[in-house]
Amino acid sequence: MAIKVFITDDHYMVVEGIRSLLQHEQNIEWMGHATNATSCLAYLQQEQPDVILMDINMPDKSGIDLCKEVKEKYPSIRIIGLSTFNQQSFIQKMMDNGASGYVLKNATKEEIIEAIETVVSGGKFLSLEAASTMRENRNANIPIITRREKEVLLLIAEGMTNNEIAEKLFISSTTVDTHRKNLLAKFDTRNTASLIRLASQMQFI
Amino acid sequence: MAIKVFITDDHYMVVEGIRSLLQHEQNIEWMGHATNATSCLAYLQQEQPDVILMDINMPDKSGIDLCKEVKEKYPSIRIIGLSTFNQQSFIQKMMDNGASGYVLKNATKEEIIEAIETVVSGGKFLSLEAASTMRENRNANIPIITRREKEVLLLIAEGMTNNEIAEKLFISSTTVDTHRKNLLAKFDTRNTASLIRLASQMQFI
DNA sequence: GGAAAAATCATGGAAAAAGGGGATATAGGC
DNA sequence: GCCTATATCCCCTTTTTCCATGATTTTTCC
Repeated sequence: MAIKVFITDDHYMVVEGIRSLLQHEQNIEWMGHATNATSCLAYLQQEQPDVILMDINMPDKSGIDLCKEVKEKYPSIRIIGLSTFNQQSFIQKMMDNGASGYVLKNATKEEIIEAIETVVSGGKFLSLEAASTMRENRNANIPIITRREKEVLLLIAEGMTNNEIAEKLFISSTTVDTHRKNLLAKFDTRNTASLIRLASQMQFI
Repeated sequence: MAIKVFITDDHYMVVEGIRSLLQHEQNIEWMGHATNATSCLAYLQQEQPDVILMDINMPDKSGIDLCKEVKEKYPSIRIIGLSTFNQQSFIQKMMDNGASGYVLKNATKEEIIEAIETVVSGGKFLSLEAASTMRENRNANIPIITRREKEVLLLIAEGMTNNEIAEKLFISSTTVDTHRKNLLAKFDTRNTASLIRLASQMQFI
């Protein structure tokens, strides 16, 4: 029986590209596509594919959240993350949320088909490049920050001083200072500049 | 006579998608594709298309630089920028470097064809969304920074202090301070935190 | 060759952040 | 009820950045 494949990606060209790549495959059945998270969920209420190829960026919701939601409602559906970026933080989050694979948009036809077949048979699949990024950055892990720390981090990024942040949050500036020190420690940075750069790269900001 | 179209994009799926979209068009001739800047330039030495669809992100060179280079060598070729991002800074830079149009990767078949036809007849074409972004951000313009300022900016982002940067670049720390002040002024920011955030968002870092 | 832009250097003072100590209160999980 | 994580608060010192104001030398471009 052919593997039922559905795709959720807001980039029309990518959808068209994958459709064109897979349309002549005997053991793959093209189920259609959605261009946003909402219509993806709506489709799943009617029919369930075996595999969803899912972009990590969608207009209404991040693929990371959508992935979690789909896996909660339909645990048997395999999800393969699809992204332009070979960025460890995204890959990690997708896998944490139940994705079975991750391929980059520069993947070849063979790689996509292999990914689909692998996840259907219960395995995990990472693009060659994605896999090596994971290895490289295994130690460069993403810090876990608290709600308050994130709040302070955003205000720092907006250019506010400790005193201004303190006023805004109705707390003492020494408290803000403490949060700031904890942020520096968690991100393993020496000063504001590298803190903001890292936080920005890791999508905290 | 059919319009000769070439595409330079490192994302195989996008190339495949556009090929699939354009292959049945009567007045468009598919010339092929390159997956990086180097092979694009190599191809152009052999043959020149009328239009190049060019990704703004390439492994070896940014589309922004490649665009400039191609226009210098082959002024008659029209270039259409191709990007996932609807980011004003990219669009602006592509247009400054001689691009005739800019379409997002979620564009429809009709939009792409219209873009190609428009630029061939000498016009400019911006995706609907790209155009509105340009209008929105007309005032939020990207600062023009010098080579040295960019160098200093990157070192600041890495967490180095003025003294460390001074040592590294063999200049006085007061000079670094001056560059720093100019950066703050150009980005219209009050401190390092917002400078780095903005520079990061605008892809300087 | 001359104008403009970029890069260099400087002084002095105010403001802010970084680094190193602590301490208390409170909520949630086991 | 105890432990841990989180959030709150404080002091002191040193380092770094920010601000104002100025000037000289090199590059770049027309």
